[in-house]
Amino acid sequence: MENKVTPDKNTEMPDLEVLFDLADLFKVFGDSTRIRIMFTISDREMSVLNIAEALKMEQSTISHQLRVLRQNKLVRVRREGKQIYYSLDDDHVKKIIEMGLDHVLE
Amino acid sequence: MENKVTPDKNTEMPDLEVLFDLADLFKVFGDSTRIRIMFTISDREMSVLNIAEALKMEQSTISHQLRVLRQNKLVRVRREGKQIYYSLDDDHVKKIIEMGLDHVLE
DNA sequence: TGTTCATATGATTATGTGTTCATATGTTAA
DNA sequence: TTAACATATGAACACATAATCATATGAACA
Repeated sequence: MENKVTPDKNTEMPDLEVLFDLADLFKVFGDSTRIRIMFTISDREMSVLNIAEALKMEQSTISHQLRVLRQNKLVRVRREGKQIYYSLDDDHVKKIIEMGLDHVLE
Repeated sequence: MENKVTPDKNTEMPDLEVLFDLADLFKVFGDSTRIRIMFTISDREMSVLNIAEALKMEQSTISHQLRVLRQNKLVRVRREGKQIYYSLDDDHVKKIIEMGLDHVLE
């Protein structure tokens, strides 16, 4: 059983700076447009325009949000000719979303 | 090995409403004051004043943020006389934070 | 080179949000 | 009851942020 009380393993408070980084990370997940983008590219990489079309949103809006995702290393970028393809950076990202989904759906 | 490509298990996009709820949930984690509160009460329940003292912040500020945590069912509340004790609602919360920490610390 | 297409970026605007101050609510004990 | 204490709440303000429009950058190809 995993859910028994564990008084030993006391979660020590990380440095303030780490806590700020942590909040900043979750802030990125805290926007529905970015969440939708992440779902959209979770299976396969997609170009900016394709994402915009899939979500029926402005190319500019998507581009702005992709930048946020990029800056936080949540997406991977690959250029091929004129288009730039985005995909999720690693399984980490998926796992964070899944954890959140669990909470929301329960 | 876990990290091989799995083209079958395509993460289906949940309903828009769920995605909004998901973003809203992460929004709650996206504030350093709330993150610090959650760390503060992760080991043991604490009263509002104690939390405020621990974080050297106004009682009012803590109270406002505790309300947000309450509304999102992330904390548990117990009254004992004049004081009200807060603790994390379940291990879920801890796990979400830990996932985030993993990403931040890597 | 000039044109077209895909993406990125800057400025603006509207909206959301965290903190503070002042005060209200509610509990305990005299 | 009243006083003292703990917590919650409302209003105000300062600040952050997402979407939009217009435009810039950069690649491909005639």
